[in-house]
Amino acid sequence: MPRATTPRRASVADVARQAGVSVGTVSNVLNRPETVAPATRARVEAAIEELSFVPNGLARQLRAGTITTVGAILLDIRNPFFTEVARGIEDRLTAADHTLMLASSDDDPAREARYLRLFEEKGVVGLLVVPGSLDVEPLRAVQRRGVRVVLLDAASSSPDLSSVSVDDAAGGALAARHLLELGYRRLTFLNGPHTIRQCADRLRGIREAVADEGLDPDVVVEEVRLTSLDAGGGDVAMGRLVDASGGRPPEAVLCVNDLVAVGVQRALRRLGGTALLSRVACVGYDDIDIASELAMPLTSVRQPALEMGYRAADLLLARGPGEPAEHVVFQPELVVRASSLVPGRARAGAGGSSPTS
Amino acid sequence: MPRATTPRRASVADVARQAGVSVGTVSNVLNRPETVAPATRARVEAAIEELSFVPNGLARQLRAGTITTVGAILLDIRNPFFTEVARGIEDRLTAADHTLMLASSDDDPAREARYLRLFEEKGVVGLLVVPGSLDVEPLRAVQRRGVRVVLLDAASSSPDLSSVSVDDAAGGALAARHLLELGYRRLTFLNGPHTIRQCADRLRGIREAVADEGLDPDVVVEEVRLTSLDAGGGDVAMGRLVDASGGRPPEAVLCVNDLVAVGVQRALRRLGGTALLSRVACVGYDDIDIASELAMPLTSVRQPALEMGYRAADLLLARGPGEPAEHVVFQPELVVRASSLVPGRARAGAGGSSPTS
DNA sequence: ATGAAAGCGCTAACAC
DNA sequence: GTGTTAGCGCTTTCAT
Repeated sequence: MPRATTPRRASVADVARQAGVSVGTVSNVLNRPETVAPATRARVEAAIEELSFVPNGLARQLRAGTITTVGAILLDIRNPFFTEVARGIEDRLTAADHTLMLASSDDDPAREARYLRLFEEKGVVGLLVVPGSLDVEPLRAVQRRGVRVVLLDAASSSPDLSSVSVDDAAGGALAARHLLELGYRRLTFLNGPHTIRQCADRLRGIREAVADEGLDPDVVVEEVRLTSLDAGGGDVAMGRLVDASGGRPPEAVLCVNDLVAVGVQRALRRLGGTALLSRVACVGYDDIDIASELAMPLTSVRQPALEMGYRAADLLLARGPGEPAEHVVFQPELVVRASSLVPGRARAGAGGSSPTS
Repeated sequence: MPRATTPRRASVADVARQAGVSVGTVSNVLNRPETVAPATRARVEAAIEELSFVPNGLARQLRAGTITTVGAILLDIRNPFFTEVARGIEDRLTAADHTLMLASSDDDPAREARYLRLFEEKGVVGLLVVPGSLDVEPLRAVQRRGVRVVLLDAASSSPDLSSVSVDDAAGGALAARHLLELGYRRLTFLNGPHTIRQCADRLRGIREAVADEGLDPDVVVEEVRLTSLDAGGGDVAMGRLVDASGGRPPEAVLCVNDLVAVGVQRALRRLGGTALLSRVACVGYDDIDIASELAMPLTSVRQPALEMGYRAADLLLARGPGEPAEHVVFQPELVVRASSLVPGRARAGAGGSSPTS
């Protein structure tokens, strides 16, 4: 195991010796240069240069206790939605002269726990996390120890944790209503594990929209649980569905995110060419940048990724240790494109009234 | 400025007091549990639980000097190519029980410098960086101070810095030769700043391929310098080109990455619909996941992103402080799709002989 | 098996 | 203006 012992680096003591001053003076040059006589300051700076001295941030932080680093734990760094969120976070943080360190949990609770601990040990001032598992207890524990925590893309189950999220039930309902209005009476939902709250909520929204229409969700909605929420996962799942259907694949598919939808399209094209692809109505989620650029432009539920990140960082920065938690909820929006509009199908209008939830 | 003073957390001393033992024993429970009598160990563990004590990683590292954190500074976290690289890094690191902290420089030298320093101060064992500016001197300085550095996606200009890269000149040549074989005698290259080595090299490769064909690069190759290397940048640049051309847009376009190519397609479609879009031959770079899924499937130069990240992390972990630098160079590969094959154009075969460089 | 004490590199009083 | 010194939270000899 290639652990490493940091080699000996120059320290304030070395610099002090080299410059013929005391460590206190070196520290002053570093932190309050104006209090040091120009001549000595010059000597110290020369010594710093000479030894290529870089202050040890750990020691400094250990002593001074001031920090400007924020950690973020995202679900999947390869999902453009999350990188867009990260960008929003960075924008806000940079404006406040803080810096962001990123990690990707891949919905693996062990990884999430590891990064949680790592960031806490590294002494971040706060943590932005998109929780994969439902268990927020470790997060509350971290917060109790003085690390500011903001939940991202997850309405906080425990109200003492601040959060920024999108109304996922509304989003699911938006997507379902769209397909129902187009006349579909059987909806296949390619979902993720219900331990991810977004997944559970979107399903709920879908079922509610169906019920609102006077239909029986148990009959109308078929849920398929994927384990990997990316193009590969969508591809495999759709492949199985087509195989199992004896040539009659689902007519209308809802996907828990756009990556999965891309996979669905890939599978359809592979198995039945453009003919098959254009015969199934498909709705994605997130409205990632390239959704409109696809061979089959993707109808999708838009979430304001950038704003979400920005706002989350905002909450984190604004929040003093003892203050009450805040919750920001954005509303999703349906963007209709070709993928849901099968040629020859009646079209009843794309929009929709306001959501139930 | 919402800097923060870390609130008081439980320390080993607190735990020791609570358990009625000495700090040394607490430390032993933490690091060498087997040397502690079961009874006392239980008491200490209870106290840890009680106080919800989390060891301060900074202090630990300060004292012990062992670290398992690696930092990576990428150019653009929104570019799927880089996130794929990051994934490769993580895979390798996780296998070695190390953890990755990510940052995105956005080709801003100031940001790059900031993160460089931040990571060094936080005491990472090593740094993987995709350098934006050409100046590697700061990186060499960091390395001299004992932080292992591996350059990513950039053949090291200074040979004492290990590196993992792809032969970018070869990649540029591959793309150019493809278009030349299709009969184009005017190539427009949407490039980035030459301070990014990849950009300079790809241009060089393109020019060499043109020269090899007995043509004059100065006549054949037109370079357009973008500042933002994403879809937005490509869109704007192509828009300008079409505007300026008086209705005769470039026939053959090379893009410095796939995101730019997506932008190009977007602009073409907006300005002249599918007709215009299918009239210009376009080649991207990176072969990102969705390249094949686009409305106009993208011909692209493939780089083995995942392997690159994996290999880079490998180098970092393997490298002892004093050992000589290593350089790994991957070869790119051309993936031909519809975007470069304008209907009605003669096609001379897609492949190509081995590159010049 | 456990405790006492030194020290990692730095900052912040406080003295001179 | 500059030096001295205590101590941040932890690990690690070295005694006991």
